[in-house]
Amino acid sequence: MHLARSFCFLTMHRWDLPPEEAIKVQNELRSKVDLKNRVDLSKVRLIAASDLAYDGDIGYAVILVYSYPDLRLLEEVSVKRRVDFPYIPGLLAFREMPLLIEAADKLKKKPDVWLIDGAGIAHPRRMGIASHFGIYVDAPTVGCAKSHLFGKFKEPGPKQGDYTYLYDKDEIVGVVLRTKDGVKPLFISVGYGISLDVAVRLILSCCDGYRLPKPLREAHNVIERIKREGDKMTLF
DNA sequence: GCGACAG
DNA sequence: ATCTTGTCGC
Repeated sequence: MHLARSFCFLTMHRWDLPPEEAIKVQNELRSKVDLKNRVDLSKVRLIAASDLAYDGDIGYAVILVYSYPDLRLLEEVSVKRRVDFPYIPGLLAFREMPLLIEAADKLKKKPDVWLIDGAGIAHPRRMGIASHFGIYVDAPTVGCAKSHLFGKFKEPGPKQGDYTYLYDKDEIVGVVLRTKDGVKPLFISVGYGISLDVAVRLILSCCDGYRLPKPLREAHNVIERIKREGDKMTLF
């Protein structure tokens, strides 16, 4: 893991780029997204999810690793670090990935699939944070956004499991998925190394009666607590 | 030119 | 994401 991080820091790119340069990087990374399905749901044993929270320019990130499909918490890592890149629609990875990378580096277990808050290829340049992070860790990722960023769609039916497709022109870039009866849908897209239908089945199998898949739900709860007790943590 | 715009 | 009171509904 440490070797992997050093390797990636040398080969990827810097994160403190001006927006115009960041967009160029995204366009260059576009060809590196693995769209082959590497995930056999019956072989998934470890599933990870992350979430971030902010206190001014201080950011916190947590990664939780769960067993699958029974969804028992197996590992938790968190980091605290100053964040300078602002939130810019389409450039979320440049704000959040340094935190995610640092947290991922502390992980002892190697997740089979990652659930990432935000978009995958349902992005203007097909390079949402889930895809960007997938390239970095070279592991399957699913983009799981709570609201819309990119793509045309029709509202899905009201029942749990109802869905419609997200389109860019004639191309399907994601699914608008009703994960719970009568609540706002989730915007699911392939991040890296997984097919859209497997991603959707995976998400649904993690939403035990709630709108958000359990790992993301609990990552959110944990990061809120960590931020409240942020004094007791050391900066990186 | 006018909206839309993950977290 | 964060700010931030009351309020509608199961």
